[in-house]
Amino acid sequence: MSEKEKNVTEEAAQKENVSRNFIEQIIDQDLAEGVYDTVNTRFPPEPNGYLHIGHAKSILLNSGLAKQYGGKFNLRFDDTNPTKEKSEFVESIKEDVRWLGANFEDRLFFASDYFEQMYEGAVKLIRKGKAYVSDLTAEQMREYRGTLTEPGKDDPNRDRSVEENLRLFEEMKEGRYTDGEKTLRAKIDMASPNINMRDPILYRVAHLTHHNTGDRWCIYPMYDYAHPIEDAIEGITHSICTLEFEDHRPLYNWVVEETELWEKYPPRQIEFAKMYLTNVVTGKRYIKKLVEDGIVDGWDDPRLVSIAALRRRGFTPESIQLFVDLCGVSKANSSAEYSMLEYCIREDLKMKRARVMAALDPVKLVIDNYPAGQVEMLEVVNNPENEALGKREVPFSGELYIDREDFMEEPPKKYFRLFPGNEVRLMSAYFVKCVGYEKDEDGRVTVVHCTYDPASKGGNSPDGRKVKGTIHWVSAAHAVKAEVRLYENIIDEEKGVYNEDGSLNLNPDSLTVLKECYIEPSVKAAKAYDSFQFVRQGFFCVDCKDSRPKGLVFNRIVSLKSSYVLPKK
RNA sequence: UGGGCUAUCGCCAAGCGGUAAGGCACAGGACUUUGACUCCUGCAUGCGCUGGUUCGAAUCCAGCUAGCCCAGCCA
Repeated sequence: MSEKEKNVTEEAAQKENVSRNFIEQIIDQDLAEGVYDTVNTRFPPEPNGYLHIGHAKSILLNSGLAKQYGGKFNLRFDDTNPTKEKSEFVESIKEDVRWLGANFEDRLFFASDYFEQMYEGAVKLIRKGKAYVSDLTAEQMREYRGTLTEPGKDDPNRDRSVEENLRLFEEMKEGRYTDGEKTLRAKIDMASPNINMRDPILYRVAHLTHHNTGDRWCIYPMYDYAHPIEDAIEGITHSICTLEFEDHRPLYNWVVEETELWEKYPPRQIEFAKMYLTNVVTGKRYIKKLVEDGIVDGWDDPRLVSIAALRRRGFTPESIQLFVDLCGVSKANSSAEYSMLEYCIREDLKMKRARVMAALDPVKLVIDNYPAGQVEMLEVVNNPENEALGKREVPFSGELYIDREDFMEEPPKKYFRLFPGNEVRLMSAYFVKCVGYEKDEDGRVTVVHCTYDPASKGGNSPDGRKVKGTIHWVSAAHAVKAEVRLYENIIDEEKGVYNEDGSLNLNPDSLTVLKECYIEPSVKAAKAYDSFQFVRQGFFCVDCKDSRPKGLVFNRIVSLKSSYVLPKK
């Protein structure tokens, strides 16, 4: 067997090993049985808020399935209730879906564009004797519905004639009734153990201006009636939604069958479990309060997990795709740990980004024997694991900044950074040996003095001498001064998300702003969303809101892992 | 006390009657011009519980238990 053939079989074997999730299994079977000959999916958000990481799973699952099976993926706004919807949200949702890489091409739809067909469908139901106009008030409706354990009672208007229903429904549409005065109900079964089947409301009267249809309508379809029709009209094959709609499936199917609005095939609803992240805030009310209280600076504050926040923080679409893939799809309620997301962004960025040096908590390091005024340009590899990223020149001089953590007057055991008498490597530069230090009256170290070994240029000594520590540095005279924001979880993880009174358990130290950081000059021209690895520290991204060419602001996306913990002072 | 769904490692998750994949996390070790990365190693005699069927059960059956969802003119 040739090397190539071997690779091919190995690849095939690997593919077989990748198990299919339960939705793929259903689709495979549908395709095999000829129920469908393609796979069309959709992401159907109501434009009433911003998308968050939980939505990413649905978006990527739906678009991924269509792509995988060679079908179409639609973005459709489920805008059937004007009280909650705004154009502002359709714009942000479009942007987020695009950014995630879910390709809906030109298939951007609105449920409200189908209002006419939905209306006709309702007329058809009335004619078939499957729907009737009800005079019940909301309160009466509740009473007639029964409870979880008791069956409901028939609506007094349940047996109205087709003619009367037709006339009344027409009048509803014409605006002859006030909000709540009349509804159109499906005639199914008031005794059904499934409450959704107890003559659900199909249409309500609401004199409201719709973001898309304006004042054209004063009756609006309910989700349970509208959604199956939307799917049918668009030729959706697999209508994927979350678990709480499982009980609605019989009604979904009822509407599909009774309205007969599908062309090639009736859509099929499949439910999966939402994905949650542990110790994260997604509730609209809570985020609104955080914004109002000034604890976060908006819906895209990097400590939040809205798509906009993740983007601003420096997460990539690829990292979120990876996360979704890693989490899998099932019907078991679950909550992923944040460490999984962190793994994904590190994994995505580690090969793609330049690794540069930055002193976030700077302390001056003076090389006593370095020729005064001399500056050397050192050639440094951008990413040792990815040669394609090339090289850059970094200025080196006798006056540098290093991170405060990299020097200790009295080091504990196993500390192999700088301390009096110890020699370390300045990454990509020289070996330096600590010969002294200065402190201010508060006992705070102000300057570390070293001597360097000119023979160790590049970071190795020709005599084979080894050092245990390698630290990063920036040339004081050349460094770019920047602000760096460090983030921790906004929730106090020890205590969980909520207090007993329902308020959020906030971590008071979720944001640390470092105003005076020094970064090597190669980042000088960095633009919004550009990201880097700051060597030995983490991945950082230029803030899209607050960064300026003359005043760069970086967000820490994620720290690097570390198996060394600095002892507490 | 109605109906629907779920239960496999700390967290996700395969498994579909033939003797518990994988990833994250974690812990050791090797390597190291990032205490990173990478690479090794370890990590469920056990699949919510109890019975049953079977040569054989996480998988089938019965009965329990626990959790989630449903009584909007929200989606």
